[in-house]
Amino acid sequence: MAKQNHELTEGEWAIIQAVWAKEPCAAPDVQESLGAELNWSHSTVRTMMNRMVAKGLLTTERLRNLILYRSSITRAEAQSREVMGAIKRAFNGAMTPMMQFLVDSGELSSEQLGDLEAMIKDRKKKVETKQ
Amino acid sequence: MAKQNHELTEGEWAIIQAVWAKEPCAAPDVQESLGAELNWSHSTVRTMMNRMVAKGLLTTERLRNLILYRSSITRAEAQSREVMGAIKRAFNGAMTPMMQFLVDSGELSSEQLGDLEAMIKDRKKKVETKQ
DNA sequence: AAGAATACTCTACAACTGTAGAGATAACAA
DNA sequence: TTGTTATCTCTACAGTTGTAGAGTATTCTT
Repeated sequence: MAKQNHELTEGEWAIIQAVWAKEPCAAPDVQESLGAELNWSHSTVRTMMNRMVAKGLLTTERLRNLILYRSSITRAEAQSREVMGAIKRAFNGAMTPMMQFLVDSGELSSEQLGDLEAMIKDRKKKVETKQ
Repeated sequence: MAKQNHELTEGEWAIIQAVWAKEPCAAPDVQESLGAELNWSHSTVRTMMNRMVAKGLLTTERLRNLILYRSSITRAEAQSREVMGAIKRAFNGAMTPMMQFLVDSGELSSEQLGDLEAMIKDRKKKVETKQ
């Protein structure tokens, strides 16, 4: 029934990415996956994961003494929450100013701008033919 | 000395926007400004603002029994933190995939896409002539 | 100078997040 | 069967965020 649509925290992102990668998987798998970057103890991972179940981000299935976890939101959904949250907070909910900001941020190379332009052309076609 | 570069929380956004709007201003001004949306008590506002001073988001100047607050980061800086944080968490730090996501999100109308295209052309010119 | 109004301080608390030790269970190996 | 290993549970704690009551200080008014 996952009622909330909050963004994921940094820790939750780390975990759910590991889950997406090996789903369905057990907590020790996740711990191991994370081992590279973070170095959380088994109980830290477990605690986080159980809280995520409570929040509706993951689901569990019990097989004897093994608990399998699965994601219950897609990567796209999580990305959407993240981006929309940022837009809401920092740009009063308006998408174009955020795009403007990104374009002008100076972080994009000429090539990247070109790619982006192509994406937009593409998208425009789709939007126009659909309506 | 503001060491941290964290994103602002929802509450901090609300406050700093009020500050940006009337800077320099006193806490009761901010409280009043917020009154519309939020309905925080004077002490809530004060607590948040003082914490923001500690974090280096605001600065203060004391005039007799009056404390004036000023922002110490610009809107663009705050937006940048917000957006870069989202990119880091949700898109592994890569900007173009995030743009892609936005373009494909279906939230942009044909006109908006057109505008965006124009922005990009513009930006491309600048980038190319500069290098 | 007394009272009223305004501005500020201190302390506290609950929820959430990152963190993990210590103990309980179950399963397998010898 | 007993030790070992892998898995899971419980409880706890500190830091951050949103929240504010109650008290102190300062200033203005009459």
